[in-house]
Amino acid sequence: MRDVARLAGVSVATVSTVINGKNGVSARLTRRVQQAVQALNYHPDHVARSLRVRQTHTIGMVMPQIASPFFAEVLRGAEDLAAQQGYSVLICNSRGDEGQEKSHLSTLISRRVDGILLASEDPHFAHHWFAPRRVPLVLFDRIPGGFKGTVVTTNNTLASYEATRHLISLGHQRIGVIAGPPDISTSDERLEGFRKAMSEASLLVREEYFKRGNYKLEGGYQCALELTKLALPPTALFSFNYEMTLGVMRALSEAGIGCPKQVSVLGFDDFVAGLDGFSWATMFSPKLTTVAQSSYELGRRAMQILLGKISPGDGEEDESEDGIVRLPAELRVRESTAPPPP
Amino acid sequence: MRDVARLAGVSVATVSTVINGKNGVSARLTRRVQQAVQALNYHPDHVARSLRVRQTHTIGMVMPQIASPFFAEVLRGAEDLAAQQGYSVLICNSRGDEGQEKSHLSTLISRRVDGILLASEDPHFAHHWFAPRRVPLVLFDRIPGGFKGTVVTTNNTLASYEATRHLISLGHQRIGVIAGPPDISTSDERLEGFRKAMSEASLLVREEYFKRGNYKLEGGYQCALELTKLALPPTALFSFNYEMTLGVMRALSEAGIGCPKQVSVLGFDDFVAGLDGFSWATMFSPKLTTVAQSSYELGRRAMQILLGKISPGDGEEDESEDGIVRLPAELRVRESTAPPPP
DNA sequence: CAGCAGTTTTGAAAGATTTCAGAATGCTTG
DNA sequence: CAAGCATTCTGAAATCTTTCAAAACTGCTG
Repeated sequence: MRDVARLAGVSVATVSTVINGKNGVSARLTRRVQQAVQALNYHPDHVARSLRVRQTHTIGMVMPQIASPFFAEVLRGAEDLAAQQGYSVLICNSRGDEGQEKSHLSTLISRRVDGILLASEDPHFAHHWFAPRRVPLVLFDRIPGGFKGTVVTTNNTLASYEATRHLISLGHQRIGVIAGPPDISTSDERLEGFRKAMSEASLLVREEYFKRGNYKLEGGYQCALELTKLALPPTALFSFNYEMTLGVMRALSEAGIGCPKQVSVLGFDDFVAGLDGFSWATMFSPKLTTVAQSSYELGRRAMQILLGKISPGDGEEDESEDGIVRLPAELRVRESTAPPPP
Repeated sequence: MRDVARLAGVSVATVSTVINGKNGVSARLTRRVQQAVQALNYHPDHVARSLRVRQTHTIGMVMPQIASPFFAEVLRGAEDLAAQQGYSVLICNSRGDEGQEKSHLSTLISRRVDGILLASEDPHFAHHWFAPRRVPLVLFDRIPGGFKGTVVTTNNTLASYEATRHLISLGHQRIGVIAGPPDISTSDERLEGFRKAMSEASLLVREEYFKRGNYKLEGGYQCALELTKLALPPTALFSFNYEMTLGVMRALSEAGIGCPKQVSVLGFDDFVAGLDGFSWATMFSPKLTTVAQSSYELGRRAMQILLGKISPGDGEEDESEDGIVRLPAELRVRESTAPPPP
């Protein structure tokens, strides 16, 4: 920058004002400075700038699974908006490990990010650990117990309720559930919706029809296997996330159980990564009935709210209230659900 | 930091050495400083540090598609290694737009990242634009024409050659190709491998069997539709990337054409995002025969080489030679390829 | 042409760290 | 106990910007 100033025959202060597009510098000098910038191929030092103005125009985003279609879409939504507003995003994969999550948060704080987007793996999110630092924070997807801040997530209870009603309306009474780990809010809420629909229909949920997977393919596979081996197996399977649904399908296909003829399958999360809205679920055979979360929108909204917190008065005022924002999900009925066998 | 120093009754220089774990400070003071750090909940300012030491411990990564399974896996591989080595990664989605790519590169340079990982959309990659800045750079996936630096990619020619041979060995002679855009090296190389295998088998590639898609689902769909409508349609379809393969399957299913009974399908890119190595391709019906790139490994290697360039002598010496690193791909024969109908 | 009100331009401080030359301290040795 | 030598500690400079008070300039008015 000093070089630019020298070449243009002005002070660095002038160069600074020109670069930041502030007015108050004559057209003549402006041009000279710009030429010098070109000539020297000068790129302003964002680091020094950040130090001085105390903001980095950087958002940290940490999530438990970086390459899962759901999270990849959330990331895309968030990144899109951020880039549009001149922010960059620092991506951190916590790999579902609480320790790594904390260490990532710690480095993000050291890096003085302007805000953090977090899908916390920690059910008892250490609000007290985090609170002292004044970094704007928006959670997404999961709601840690006792957290009182902003979080944007899917309306899981409702979505699950509607999905269950779909199964019931087809005539299913013995519905097997493959839930996620306890204390992860998404799983708890989906369970709640399921229970509500069942009890409204005066159906009881049997203990042996209730399984907990680990939100991974392996878990879905195991649970489905166990469920189908019961003396009186369920006529429908409701799986609480995308990975587990794949496990379920695999288990059924290996066991030679027809879907939807013998058993219906309904899964959470549609399969849309990178496909301009086209869904993979239609490519399966049978095409899967799923609950589609608006993952892209979820990322975008979370980012929008976060940016709103960072620079208030910049539009989106209304969003900045603390609380839980719930995005609707959509039940996409396709071929994997049908009336139970007689 | 000044506060910490004051509380511990030492100079900031001492605090600095303690924090950086350098030796040369007595055990007594070390402890006092650490206590002060705890007491004040002090996190060192990475920004100021970066300014002073002239490195940010940040890697910029720009790619044309952030949520596509292939790129998501590459990202995961790269991030894994980076995190492990204490680097953070700034993610940029160029959305396949040359202008956005350039603007992202520009901000990465301003942000003084220590290195850049790039899958360039620009076939005539502006090496001269980039060269003057001394930022270590490693390309991945695509090789822009005339680029002379390090790039890590799949051995596309060989992979495509072997895939084609598989089709030929099944007895196919009329093979339709759905290639990517011209000048994108991955597409060109895959085409080369295909041509080689064909000519070795003394099969000629007819003009009307050769189509160019845009590497998107829509393109694969269109091309497949056109190919199947020919008077004498191909007995096998070879699609050059993942998205287009989905389009192909969709077209076939809509047209009611049986696979592999009437036409065999072979696609590039396996479907493994976030699934611990389990492949979606097995979930389709029929299960897809694919060429599986080692996407995770590709990201990891690219990052490894980049970090090697950044701090030489830190192991991985051998990698740092400029040139093209080619990772092997694996042909996974499943159910979508079979001998042609008689 | 002095005085004045704007408008441009600049010099220097500040931001949080690292680095390094040198000051201070403690210990050994002759 | 003075000298010499390690070892520990510190003060100040340097990194690249932005900011702001003040200086310099411009054009007008009386």
